[in-house]
Amino acid sequence: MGFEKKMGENSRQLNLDVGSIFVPKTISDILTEVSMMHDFSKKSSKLDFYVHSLEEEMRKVDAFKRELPHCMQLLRDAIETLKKESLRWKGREMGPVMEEFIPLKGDSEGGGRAKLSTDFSEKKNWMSSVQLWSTPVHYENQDSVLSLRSRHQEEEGSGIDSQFQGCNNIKNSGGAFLPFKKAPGLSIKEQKRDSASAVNGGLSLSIPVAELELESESPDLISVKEPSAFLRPQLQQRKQRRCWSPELHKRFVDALQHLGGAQTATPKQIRELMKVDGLTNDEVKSHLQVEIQASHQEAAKHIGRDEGFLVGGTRVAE
DNA sequence: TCACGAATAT
DNA sequence: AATATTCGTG
Repeated sequence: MGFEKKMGENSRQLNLDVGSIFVPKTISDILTEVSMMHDFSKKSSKLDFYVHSLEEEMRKVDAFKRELPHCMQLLRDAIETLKKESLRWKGREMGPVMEEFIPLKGDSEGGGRAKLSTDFSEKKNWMSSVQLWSTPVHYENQDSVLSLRSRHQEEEGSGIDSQFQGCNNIKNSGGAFLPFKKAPGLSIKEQKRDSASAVNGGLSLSIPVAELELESESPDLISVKEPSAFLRPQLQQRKQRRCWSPELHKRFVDALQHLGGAQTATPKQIRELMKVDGLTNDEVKSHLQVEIQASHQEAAKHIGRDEGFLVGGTRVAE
């Protein structure tokens, strides 16, 4: 697993996906921002918002905790820091407008310096987009998220991009914490077909029964009509494609979860847990393989792809 | 022989 | 893109 190595000690930033926009922020930025809020009563709710966002990310990353142990740790630390800070402001009344200086944890370290210089221009954008994500994000509503994103991209391309200066990494970071893709095979069409042919307690293995016996007649008889059989007599006919209906896939995922993730689960265990009649180890194995690949890809997104792992986002450590 | 994961084929 | 098959290993 190359991921742990890639994670390395260099990855110190995580993307904070608040709604459809990636906001490059460091924990220090957040603390600074909150320290500048005059309304004390809102400080902790702001912090809670960040905590909530990060917790949501953590839930997503959790699926890859094996590949991204460091990532998890960073998130934990960040959440803890913000929670503590939030606690400090809990219950305080809105006080006189006394600017309070909060010593920032990572402020004295060199790591953040270069970045901070650009942060002020970024802050404006980030402020202007607050409205977008102060409302809960409904991840299932992919369309609106996507259209939001593309609208911004259009604006970017059409010259209003001064507004987006300094946010290039928004573009580049391409979805590190995007909501997971909808599981394949959930189209209405498929659901219809599935429910139509649903048997076996809602599960549909969807293997057409026809043609299963094609080769059954006298294997020793080499027929000219059956050139493929002649050319490769000992190769078995290709199996019917297993159709992984949504229901079937759900069972699969449940089994995976029960077994502790795609990394630890073994095809046989999964098949046994799924308790689906006629499902073979190989089929599960095959399915598991794409699952693992997907999780690797997903995990890879959580690691900075940019050189030096500066993916822009929340600096949660160092 | 079997189960497995990775690579490759369809 | 999704599934099946092959291949090398333990």
